[in-house]
Amino acid sequence: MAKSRNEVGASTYQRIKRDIIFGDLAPGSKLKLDGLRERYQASMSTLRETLNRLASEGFVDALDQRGFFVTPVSREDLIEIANLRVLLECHALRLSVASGDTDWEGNLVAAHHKLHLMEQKMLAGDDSKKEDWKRYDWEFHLALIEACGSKNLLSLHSVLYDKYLRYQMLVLTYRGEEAVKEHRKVFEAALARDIDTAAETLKTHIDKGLEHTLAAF
Amino acid sequence: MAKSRNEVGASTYQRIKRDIIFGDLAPGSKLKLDGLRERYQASMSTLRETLNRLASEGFVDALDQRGFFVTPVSREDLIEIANLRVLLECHALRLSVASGDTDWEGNLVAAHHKLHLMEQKMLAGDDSKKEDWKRYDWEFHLALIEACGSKNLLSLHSVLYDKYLRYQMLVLTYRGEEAVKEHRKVFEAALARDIDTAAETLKTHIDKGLEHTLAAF
DNA sequence: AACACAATAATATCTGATGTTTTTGAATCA
DNA sequence: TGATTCAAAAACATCAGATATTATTGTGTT
Repeated sequence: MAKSRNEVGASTYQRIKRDIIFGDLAPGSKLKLDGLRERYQASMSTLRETLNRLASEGFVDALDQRGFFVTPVSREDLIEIANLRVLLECHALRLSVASGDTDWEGNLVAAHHKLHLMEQKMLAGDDSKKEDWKRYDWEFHLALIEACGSKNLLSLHSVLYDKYLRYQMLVLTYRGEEAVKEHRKVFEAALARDIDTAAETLKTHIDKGLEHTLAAF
Repeated sequence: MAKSRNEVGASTYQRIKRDIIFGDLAPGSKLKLDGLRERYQASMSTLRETLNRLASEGFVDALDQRGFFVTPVSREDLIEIANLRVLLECHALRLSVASGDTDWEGNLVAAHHKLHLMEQKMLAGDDSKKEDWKRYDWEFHLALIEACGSKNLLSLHSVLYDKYLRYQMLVLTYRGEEAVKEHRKVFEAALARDIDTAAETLKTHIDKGLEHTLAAF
């Protein structure tokens, strides 16, 4: 009766995390263990392991003897997250552009191309594929910094990206044309190995995103 | 029979983390659940929750269907950790020095004083209180950046500090006189609100520590 | 409206059971 | 000897259920 192969644990983790990021589990809401048991078809043990992991990443708050809550959102937190993303992602981008090889370039071209296609659809009004867009945006930003040479840095960045993404998903509005241009500019500067322009444009990209998200918050 | 109040969970977490940082649980070693059950007097449920948390922080590796291992150490990882610490801690220091108030100053003076006393003992040959020294060093570095205004930044830094500390504990040797001087220089620059000097000295402090640790690795 | 207090619900922990996967160790074969 | 195979043993991931403790809720009283 007991499924193994870490199926339950891994999938529960991913689904809960996804539901938090996409707002299906509202910020601040209580995560009752019995409720989660039904919703995710997992046992209490597995759920508590998952929630502990998410708590340590900062997506869930664990209050002593009062259980688990989806981490609340706030303007200050959003600002902190965006600033940290600028700090880490720009730093990683500089390292990556400085030492990326041919494979890195190829992967980056592919990622930007796919993102660009998706952005055209979004601009044309197809708002249905938020989840796909998220994936392409993520893959592009990852491709930019992937050659930074620091697994630890990539891992920290990944968590920050997801936290930032939750705020973007909360406000629901797409920034559009402007963001597309910024993506292209970072992309071209990175390919041209123009480190300063790439890093500055990336900073602008994140800062503008922050403004946009803050305005709608 | 079942203790509650989150006593078991919290204490188990702290003890295992401490044992990893201080090398009582060797890098790469297997964390057998039955063994841990005896050693830490906790049930499998609690242990798995704890290990998941530590895995997500990077102190433990969770291998699918093969259990938990103390995260291995490597030169590359040490270098990455040190570089990230420089990036985050110097950034935080700049923010903190720029906006620290009187309480911040007072706390910093106290932290440096206590650290200095402990350093004198260490220099005099009393090598027995590594754990105390660790606490005072931590409190000093925390006091420096505590006014940075970003909880997220402080939280990321705390994990990095502990990871870096494990490497320091592994090589067992104290850098001595030189580190004491660097501490004092950062301290004085911070109090004088000389942001650039403070940040540069802190960078030197961490870089020198890295060299020292790498040499003995 | 504020308070006390019992009833209810939820949590943290532990034990023990089950099916799977990994590891071990011995026997076999090249 | 060294490599291979395969069954036994060990360890893991998951689940269900029990207990003690703590939080929440609702009701009645002042």
